[in-house]
Amino acid sequence: MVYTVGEMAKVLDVNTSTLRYYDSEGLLPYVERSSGGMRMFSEKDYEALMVINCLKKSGLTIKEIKQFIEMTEKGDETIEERLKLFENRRKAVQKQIDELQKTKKLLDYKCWYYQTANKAGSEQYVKNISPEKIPEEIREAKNTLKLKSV
Amino acid sequence: MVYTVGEMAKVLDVNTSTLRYYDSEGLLPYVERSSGGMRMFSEKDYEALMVINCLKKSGLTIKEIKQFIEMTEKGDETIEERLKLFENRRKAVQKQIDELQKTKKLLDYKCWYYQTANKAGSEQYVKNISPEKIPEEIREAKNTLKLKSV
DNA sequence: TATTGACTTAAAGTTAACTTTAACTTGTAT
DNA sequence: ATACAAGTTAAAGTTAACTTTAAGTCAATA
Repeated sequence: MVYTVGEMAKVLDVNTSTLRYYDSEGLLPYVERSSGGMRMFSEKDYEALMVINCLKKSGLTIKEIKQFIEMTEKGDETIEERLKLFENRRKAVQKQIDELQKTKKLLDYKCWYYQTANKAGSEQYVKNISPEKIPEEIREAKNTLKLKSV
Repeated sequence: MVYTVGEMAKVLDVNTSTLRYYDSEGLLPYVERSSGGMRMFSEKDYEALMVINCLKKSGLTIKEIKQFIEMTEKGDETIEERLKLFENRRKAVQKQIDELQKTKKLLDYKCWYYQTANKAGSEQYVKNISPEKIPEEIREAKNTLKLKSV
């Protein structure tokens, strides 16, 4: 199964120009060309793009991804280096998840805050609530974040 | 307790210019000034910056955060709107977390892949492993992602 | 075979979120 | 009183990751 740039772009839900940009940046060294010069994406290119996307989501820049692609081109001598890269990316993603979970805690608090304000019809009402009347898990979030008046 | 722009920047671990930029974009309407024109950040401004940071991490742009600040300035009539905003942000953050967990699955697979290649000394070895010899949870990740050759 | 939609490259343009610079003022420590 | 670190504004500069444009070529269909 081969894909044109337009077909591949549709599958991945990106702009065709994004794929050409990746190619021009050296991220897609294995994409073949038709006799007329058109890109022909294979199943392997699709899978490479999945990995590129994964590395991007993990926080790597295009340049850093290019360096990874260059490692794969060097073959077995870079296996350990690549292993370390992926282990670091895994750590980085776990960190991102932890950060987002903290962010969510504050959002939980804010949702409770505005739900309560909404029921009472005034923000002042929530601000005046005595701490012991705030639900346990909400109070906890508030304290963790050291919020007093927000 | 009041802070100069430099002190506040240190506490939040950001550049002073970032705080001035936020101010110039209308994100900090409550920051007072000394008689000489210097910004004096209060505890409330610190907490507002925590919320700004939270909204930023949830995926809002500076412009969108400004709109939220404008809502708070309008008072009680915008409580419901603000409640909806925070509920949407909470959903968005949960979505981000889910996405990152998928990303992590692929990284788990890649770590296993390169650990195995590293032990064997060759990538070809891992590519040739028959599916039933791949650990259950790793195989699962691989199939979910429809990877064959990566 | 002619049309037309999808492809090609190179180069310029876009956007958000800062960051830097320049010229000047404030406030604190000796 | 004076030095000087830290503050002020307005405006220009930076960066990454695309996206658009222009001018032309390829390939599938009527």
